[in-house]
Amino acid sequence: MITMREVATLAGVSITTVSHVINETRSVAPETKERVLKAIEETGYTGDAIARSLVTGGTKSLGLAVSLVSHPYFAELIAAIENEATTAGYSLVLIDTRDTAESEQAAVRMLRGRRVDGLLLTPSAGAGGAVLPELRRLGIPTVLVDRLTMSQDMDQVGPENVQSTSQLARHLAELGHRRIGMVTGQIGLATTDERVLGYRLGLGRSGLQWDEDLVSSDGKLAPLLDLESPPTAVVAGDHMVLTSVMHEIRTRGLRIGRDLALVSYDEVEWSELVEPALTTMAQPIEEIGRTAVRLLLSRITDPNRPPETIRLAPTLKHRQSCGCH
Amino acid sequence: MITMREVATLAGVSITTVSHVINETRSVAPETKERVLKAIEETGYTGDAIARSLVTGGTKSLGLAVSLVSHPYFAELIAAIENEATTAGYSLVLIDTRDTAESEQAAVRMLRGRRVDGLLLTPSAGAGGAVLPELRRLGIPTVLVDRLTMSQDMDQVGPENVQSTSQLARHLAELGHRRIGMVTGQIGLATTDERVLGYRLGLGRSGLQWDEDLVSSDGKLAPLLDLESPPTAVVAGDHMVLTSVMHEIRTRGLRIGRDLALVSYDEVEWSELVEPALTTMAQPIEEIGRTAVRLLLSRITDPNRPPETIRLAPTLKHRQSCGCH
DNA sequence: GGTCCGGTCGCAAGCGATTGCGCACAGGCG
DNA sequence: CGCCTGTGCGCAATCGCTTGCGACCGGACC
Repeated sequence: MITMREVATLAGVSITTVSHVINETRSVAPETKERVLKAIEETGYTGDAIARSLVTGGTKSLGLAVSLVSHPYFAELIAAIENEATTAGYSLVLIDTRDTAESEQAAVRMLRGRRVDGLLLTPSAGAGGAVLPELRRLGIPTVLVDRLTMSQDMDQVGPENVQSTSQLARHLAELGHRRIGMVTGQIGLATTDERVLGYRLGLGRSGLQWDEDLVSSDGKLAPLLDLESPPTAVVAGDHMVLTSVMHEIRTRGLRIGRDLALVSYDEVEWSELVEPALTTMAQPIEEIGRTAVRLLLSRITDPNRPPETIRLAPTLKHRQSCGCH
Repeated sequence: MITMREVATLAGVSITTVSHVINETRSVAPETKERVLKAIEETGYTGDAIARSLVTGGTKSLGLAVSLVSHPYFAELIAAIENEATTAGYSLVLIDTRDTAESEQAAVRMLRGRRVDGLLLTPSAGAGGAVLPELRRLGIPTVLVDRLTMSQDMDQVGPENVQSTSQLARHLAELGHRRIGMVTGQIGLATTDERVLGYRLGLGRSGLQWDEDLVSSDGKLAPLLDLESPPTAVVAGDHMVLTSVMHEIRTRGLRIGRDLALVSYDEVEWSELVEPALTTMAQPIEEIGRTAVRLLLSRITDPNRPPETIRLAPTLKHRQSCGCH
């Protein structure tokens, strides 16, 4: 490995000067600077982030602890985060929380050990119990992404779930549906809870009764369809649920939009490739990712800033699966 | 931050002993060990990977430089890689190569600076020119993933493209199609080139002529459809191309499987959700990821092992878009 | 009783960078 | 000609940990 010492020797200066040239942290005579730069060039010196971190305390890296199961949605989110982080000169350490409290704990510990400057986390259902308090106690700059907590004592960025889901439900009601079902995502996640809430809200605003039987929380549509008086319209709680629901519909040979109206949270790349095209609520993923990183960086800079909760509005992609033309 | 020194003080021993207890690198009296362990527990000591790395030389981390645009395919690949790496006690530093030679160069440099123990890379079209030689010269343990190079002087893992694409083309030919087109992925990528080769091979084996006009290399189906005598069947070169092709088909109101037979490389989550269901060639993504990490770890252990090239066979998901029932 | 030896542990030298402090030299001023 | 002020640079401590070397101690053996 090329060290600063070798560069210094080659340039005929001390490592102090080399360091200052590299970091531009004190003025160096133009001619000296030139020599150092040339020496760096010749040796192909890259610097040692490890050694630097040891003394500066910072690592210029962010930990990204997400649940990798979220599939395509996740891919976009990561891409957005990576982009913003790289632009700001930070690198990303990625780790899967596997959506269990223990893995999540381990993941965060590992990230701490790696001395990341900050943490982006999609908290698991059990995070509120162990991980979050620990992070708060240790004062580790953290931003919650996508899934938010009710307590507003941490920075967090995610989609606005209540109003948007309400909007989906109301749209179905306005089309005349009286029995509107919902297939929810994983129970316990803030995201799911909020969307269920939004669904109820939407029903209420439309003057409809909330009927417990019309909500399926295991991600399956079948139970609803098997009801004595099944729903005529359904809201899918997220992307994963949507594919499951679509499969069930296909298996039963139902015609979407006619036999059963369907709207879903989360836009998918195949929304317009199925017949009829899907009406979805598209999350501003890109923006969520960008905002999360910015929030984190600003927290790193100013640890005492009061925590912010940012909700970004999704946009309705109105197509035909709801029964409209 | 809790340091080893604090733990040592609390336990009434030297940091040397604490270190040895933690790493189990020399025998320590049971009673002493007990005290140290307790002190670690009490302080919540996590260790400092940075400091450790500085002295040991290794970082227990792998660099993952991929092109994040590859979307869902990419998500699965990363998940597989992350899983295997974490299991082996390594963490992942993720960075986007943006599929340009310069970004890729920068990404790799940055990873080098971070002192990752090894590198997983999906080489861009221009990688052979700059990045790969540099990596080879510096002797940095590297494994190429997904996109392979012709020269077999580096470890690499990817799908078998030629035979499998040939199989797709032949299947169409066996169904009676005489004019079989192909919409390819990005030209210049090894993956694309190999699949085109496979397509030609398939045609040849089926006694069909290779017709340049029947190959569209800008990812669009339209040019083929606008031909005087358009193809009656089409092979989509990858996942991205597939969605583009599907959109075009949908726009034109063509009936897949009847007006135009369609087969595609890459399995997608919505293969069975469109009508008719898609016949695809599914890559063993999970296995590719796992194998890549294993190969990398073994290279880190033994830098002098001769390079290996591993091709994993994809599996045909035979459905109805090809015209079969 | 002296020597040897196995079992336990601590000292201190790094790893490669950053950075406070201080020295050397030169020019300007009285 | 002495003094002061800048400018340009180097010395050495430090970050938290690993590890070669050696100190110390009690029991076994001759």
